[in-house]
Amino acid sequence: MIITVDDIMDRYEQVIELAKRRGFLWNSFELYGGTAGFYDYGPLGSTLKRGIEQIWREIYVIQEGFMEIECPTIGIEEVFVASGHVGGFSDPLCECEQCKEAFRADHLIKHIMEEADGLSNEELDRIIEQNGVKCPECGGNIGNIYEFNLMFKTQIGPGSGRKGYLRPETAQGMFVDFLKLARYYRDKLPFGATQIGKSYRNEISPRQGVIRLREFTQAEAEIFIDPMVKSHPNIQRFENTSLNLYSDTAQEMGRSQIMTIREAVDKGIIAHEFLAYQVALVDHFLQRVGITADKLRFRQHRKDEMAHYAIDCWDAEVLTDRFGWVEVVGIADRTDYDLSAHAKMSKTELSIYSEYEQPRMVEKFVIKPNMGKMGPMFKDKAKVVAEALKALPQEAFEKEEIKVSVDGEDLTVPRELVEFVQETFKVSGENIVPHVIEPSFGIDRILYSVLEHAYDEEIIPAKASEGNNEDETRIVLRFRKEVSPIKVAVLPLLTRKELIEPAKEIVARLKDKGLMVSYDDSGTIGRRYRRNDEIGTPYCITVDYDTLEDNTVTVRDRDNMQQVRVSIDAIDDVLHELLYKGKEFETVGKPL
RNA sequence: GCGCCGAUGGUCUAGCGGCUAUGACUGGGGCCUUCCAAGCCCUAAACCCGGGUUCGAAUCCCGGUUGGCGCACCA
Repeated sequence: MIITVDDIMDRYEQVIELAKRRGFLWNSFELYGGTAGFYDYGPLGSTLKRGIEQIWREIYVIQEGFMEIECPTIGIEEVFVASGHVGGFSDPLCECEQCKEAFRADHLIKHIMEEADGLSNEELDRIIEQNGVKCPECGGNIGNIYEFNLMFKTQIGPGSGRKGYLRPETAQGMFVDFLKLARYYRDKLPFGATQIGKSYRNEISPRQGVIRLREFTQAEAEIFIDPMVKSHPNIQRFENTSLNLYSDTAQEMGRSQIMTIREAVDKGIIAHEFLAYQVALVDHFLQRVGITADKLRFRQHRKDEMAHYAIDCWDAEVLTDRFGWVEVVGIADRTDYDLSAHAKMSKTELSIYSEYEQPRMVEKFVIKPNMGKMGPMFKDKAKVVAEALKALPQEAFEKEEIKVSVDGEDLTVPRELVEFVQETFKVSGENIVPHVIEPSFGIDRILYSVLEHAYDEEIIPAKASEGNNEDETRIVLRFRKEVSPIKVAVLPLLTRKELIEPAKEIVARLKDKGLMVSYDDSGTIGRRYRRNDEIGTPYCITVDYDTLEDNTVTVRDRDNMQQVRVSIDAIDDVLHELLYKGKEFETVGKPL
């Protein structure tokens, strides 16, 4: 029996070990002992991350047309008061002194006070003490209340400057810039904006490596749509796409179902077509960066876990070896919650004028005081009397005499001084507050998932001819070529000047084409192939003595170790077709 | 934040109060080598931090940091 690393390490450990060793991920500040919740992306890690982000941009920014913006990572207090983060993110906690169970203080006194939200910690302490509130678990005494706030607080400017917070999500920037974005998009719904950047949450106890960080990268799109139009013009693109849906009812049954987008919309499982399109788009993105299809599902938020303002919310979840299903993307219909909240806070109308397809004719009861007669009768009061008349309800005009009260004075207006008619108006549109569809991506979690799903160990049987009977393990990161940090390695077969020189020429040529290319002449060729397998380099080019004869090189495929012979003159075209055009490996040259 | 368990070169590891700290792999330099971690020579590299106990601490004790797991938290 062969003992592989599988037997002693779980997949997470193997992946993280490789990631640290090869320069994908490093613990931050390790020189000083490290700090939980922070990771550095090493040379290969940040290249991989950029590749993933680039695909995201291609889909969301270029294809969907949601332009990218960049807002400060520090936000002022008002923004997060409006968003609910200041209130909702700062809960008063207290612990039982006996069993150490932690509770939210305001929850403990719910039965005493209905409205516990607005109370200060001192008041909460006092209420708990006066009412003799005990630990609901073990009956022990409740310790003093402390505040925990998941937002990092900072100060803007010197002294007692303005309060600021590191943003806990990138989304708010798009909401705050809503009017400017609307103008950029020339006041037409739907439109969207995106942002890729760092967000910060001061997690109480971050664990699980890169799955839960204190500083992390989000990619978010905020798509503003007409609340009355939740269809999607391009839905036919995904209609027949089958997704692994774990809906509210499916969760009750404990089993997800494979279903087409069309079916999910028709059966009302996904709230509406526009959201369904976004769910399918997330699926498209995740598979393109290399998430394994059968380790991906979309889980609907249960009614009780959904934010109160959301209509429907789906999480893309990825199956990982150690952590089980991990949420990597959330897709929510947040309705007009965010825009309305910011409108209220800023006292600015955040709406958009939406023109109807057809102008609508609206009937209205209109009061027209005859000012020519009102003037002589009411003199300087004529104007206020007229205003008062206009404010009266329709019934007031059904009587013989019309009574109005102006400045505490009751006046009687003869009927003939007022005309009232049903008039028909043309209304061509109205101000509406758009609804927001928000797909929100945790890039770090996606990157980890990509690493784990790409990780593979292959047993290479021992070669009897060489006398060793030890099987060996080949570790390969089977990245999608598009995301591989290094696209191609150029290797002289032997460390000899006459092979090194042409190899370096090839490196220079490929660099000119903008390819991320590496050069390696240390150790035997087999060792160098394995090194490149381990970091997921899709192709290796080897320069040998035949190269000097006929100007060809071998190209080796990472996944199956096969080789073809290709002319040097064609090498950049061949690589381009292999990497980006999906060309079959066997067709690009003569197999060896 | 609480509880339990761990921490030795880049990685894995030996060590059980008496070292100049073991070994392998990896890395670097060289020799050799005509395609999948071969061989030979040379070389670099570690006891998480701080206190204590002791003649003497990688080893025992305490505190911290950090990693894993469980509880809580995850808007």
